[in-house]
This record gives sequence, structure tokens and C-alpha cells, in this order.
Amino acid sequence: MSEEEPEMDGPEAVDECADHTRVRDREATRQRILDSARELFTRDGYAQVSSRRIAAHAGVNVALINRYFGAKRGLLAEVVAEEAVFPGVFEGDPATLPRRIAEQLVHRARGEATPLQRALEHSAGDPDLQAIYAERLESAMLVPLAGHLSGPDARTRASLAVLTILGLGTLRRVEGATALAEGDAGELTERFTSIIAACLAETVSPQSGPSGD
Amino acid sequence: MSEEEPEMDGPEAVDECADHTRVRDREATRQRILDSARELFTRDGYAQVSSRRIAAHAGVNVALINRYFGAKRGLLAEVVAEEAVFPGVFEGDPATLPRRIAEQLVHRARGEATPLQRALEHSAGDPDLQAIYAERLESAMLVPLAGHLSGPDARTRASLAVLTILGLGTLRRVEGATALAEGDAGELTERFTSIIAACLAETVSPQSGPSGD
DNA sequence: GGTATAAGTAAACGGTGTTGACTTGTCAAG
DNA sequence: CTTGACAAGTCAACACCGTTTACTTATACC
Repeated sequence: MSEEEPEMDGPEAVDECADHTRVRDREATRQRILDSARELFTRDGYAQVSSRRIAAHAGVNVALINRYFGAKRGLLAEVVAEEAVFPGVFEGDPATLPRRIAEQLVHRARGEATPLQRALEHSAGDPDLQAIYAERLESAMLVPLAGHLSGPDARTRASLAVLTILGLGTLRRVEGATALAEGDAGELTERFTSIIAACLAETVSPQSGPSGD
Repeated sequence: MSEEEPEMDGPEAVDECADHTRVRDREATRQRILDSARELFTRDGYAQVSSRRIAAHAGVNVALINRYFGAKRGLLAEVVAEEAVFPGVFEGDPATLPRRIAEQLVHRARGEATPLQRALEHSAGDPDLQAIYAERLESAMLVPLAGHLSGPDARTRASLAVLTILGLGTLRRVEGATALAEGDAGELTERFTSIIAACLAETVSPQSGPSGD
């Protein structure tokens, strides 16, 4: 019984006397829904937040969600579309790309991800969101990453790196924040760097389990 | 309009005249529910299968699910507990462990996972299942894997390998089966082997992004 | 000022997981 | 064989979900 009741008044008690010229403002209402959705999705995850709760938080009627966004799914799609995944990481010197990705991964492992990244981790499994998630993965990660790789099998190598990024999200979601948060950050960065480097390697030489099959 | 209607009679039309001695059999009913749940969860994923559908498929009343398993969640918990994740992979020569894991990963990448593994991939994001998933991850993967590692930071290194395994599941779930299925299986095995080896490496040497930060 | 139209609303629909009160079949004791 | 107790199974309801439809109401233009 603290400040966590979901039935709060709204982000701001809508003062209908502020401006007489516009009370019914489509764009403002839309934005209010979007802001509430982002806040609640970020805090609790997609499946945990009901349409009615979003509407109550935004101080609007439930039906407006479907009117403006088609369905609840459309709300998350719009929220997701706003945010960059790893801004600028995939651009730059390919030689130091693994290290840059690794640094982002360590940030995420230590809970310093953007709230929306966390929201997506919460929401990854929902099949309702698969199309949204797939599109985002493709356009924001696989394509730019593969585009900056030289050599053969760029797509496969990019997939392997993305796989690692996704795996960290899943591990954090399932195991909690403690999974890789302990230990030296520098060493973890080194580990991730070598892992990503292995993912992105142009050629792979047989290791540890030699040719004897 | 083929054979996919979910409203079929059940796994077998329950013939109440087969044996007059026992019509009300607690254990048989429980098992029937469990079998139906496994089949449907495997085929469609946890969230897509409703309690009522499971009950209808098993030919029992919905309330029995909660009577016998507490809640729908309990059904999945029991189904999951029955199945081994990677039988025997973590035991054996540590030197060839990365290759054994890699071979399992390639199997999974090519869609040859056990149906239950696929079901779990479908269902990973559901927070209702987080505790089940976490327990399974811990007892079936992290603990045995870390236990067979020598050297420092066994837990961290095991987490990194598990992270890769989980990432493949997420990638498959989001991107579909085509993600890593194309291409030469042998080469993919080599790639995964080197990645897992990087995850499990006892020590890590600075790579590619050198000391200049 | 009157009116078309968009913004916002209320109530319902079918669906979900879950629960409690109820019925009924089975088995053992009298 | 009858009777009772108890477990197995049933039914109807609860509260909630996402969504849709018909409706009211405020706004902006003529």
C-alpha cells in the first residue's frame, strides 16, 4: 500500500479550463494515450498493462485506443517505432565493432538499458507482438549490421551477433538483473567482445573439437 | 477447413462402457489432462491454448484443471518438468563441450528441436511462466554446465553460453525458422563452436579493439 | 444561429483464468 | 442390500480482458 496503485488520476489532472479554444484535441489525446502507454509498458511490460488501464491513466475512454491505434498492439508498435535500438553502434570502424557492441551489452547487463529496451524484454514472447518485434529486429539491427560487414555470409554473421544480443535480453528477463551484473565490468566487456568477434568472424577455423568429428 | 479444428472430440472418444469397474479415475483423468496440455502447448504455445480448450480436448471439465494443477501455469510446469533440455550434453570431455553444444544448437536452428523446446520458445515471454522458466534454466542448464567447468568465473561463463542458447530460441521465435536454417550445417556448427568456446573461455585476452580504449 | 462532423462515451460481445457450491458416482460399513 | 461418506466431476458465476457498435456531445464552419 504505497504509491503503486494503478488507479491514479492520470499523468496530469486534465484541467478543462486551461484553454477554452480547444478541449477536444485529437492530436493531444492521441499523444496522451501514447505517453501513458509508453510509461506503463516500460514499467510493467506489454501483457501486464490492460487497455483499460492505459485509458484510465491517460484520462480517456478505452474505445479511443482502438479508434486511434487500431488495437492495443498498434500502441506498442508506435511506441517501439519511436526509439532507436543501439544508436550509432553499427556504424563506424568495423574493426572495433565487436567492442562497441560489447559495451552496449554490458550496459544492458547491468540494468542501464533504456526503459523501452526493458519493456521489450518483458514483452518478447507475446505472439501478438511477433510481427512488430520481427520488423524492428530486421530494420534496426540485422540490416544495418549486415550492411556494415564485409566478407561472405554477412547475413548469417549478423544473425549470430543479434542472437547474442537477444539472448542477453532473455537471460535478464528470466534470471533477473543479477544474472551478469556482478563481476568486473571491464572483464565482462572483454568477454562480450570476444564473443561478438566470434559471431562476426569472416571465416571460422575448426576449434577444440578437431577434425576427427 | 481441414483437419485443424480445435473442437475435435478429444484424443480418443471416451468410451464409458469399456470397463465398468472404474469410470472415475483420478490418476487417469490427471494424466489425460496432462497429455492434452502437452500436445496443445507443443503445437500452439502456452498463451494460445486456453484452459477450456485443454479440457475439451481431454474430455473433462474445465474446473478439473485447477483442481488438479492449481492453475493453468501448473500444467505447463508439470509438462516442462518431464522433459530433459539437452540430454547428456553437459557431461563428458570439457574440451569438446563447445562442439557438442554447437551441434545441439544447429539442430535447433534447423527446426529439429524437440516439440517441447519449441513450445517453450513460443511461450518464453509470458511473465506468468517466468518462475517456471527460471527454475528450469537454473537446474537443467546453468547448474550442470557451471558444474562441469573448471577455472574461475564458472557461473559467468556458463551464463554466457546459456545466453547464446536462449538467443537462438528468441531469434527463431521472432524471425521464424528461416533465420539460420539456410547455409551449410557444417560451417554453422563451426561458427557455433567458436562462439560457445568464446563464451566458456577461462581467460579472455583483449581482442580487435585494443588497449587504446 | 444552425448544422455537419468529428471527438468522445457507454454498454455490450465473446473470450479468458479461476472459484465455490452443487451433483453424482464409488466404495465401505452396517 | 441399504445406507452413508467422500471423492470425482459438474455447473454457473466472477472479474477481467480486448474489441466493437450505437450513441451523445462538443466543435467549427456556413
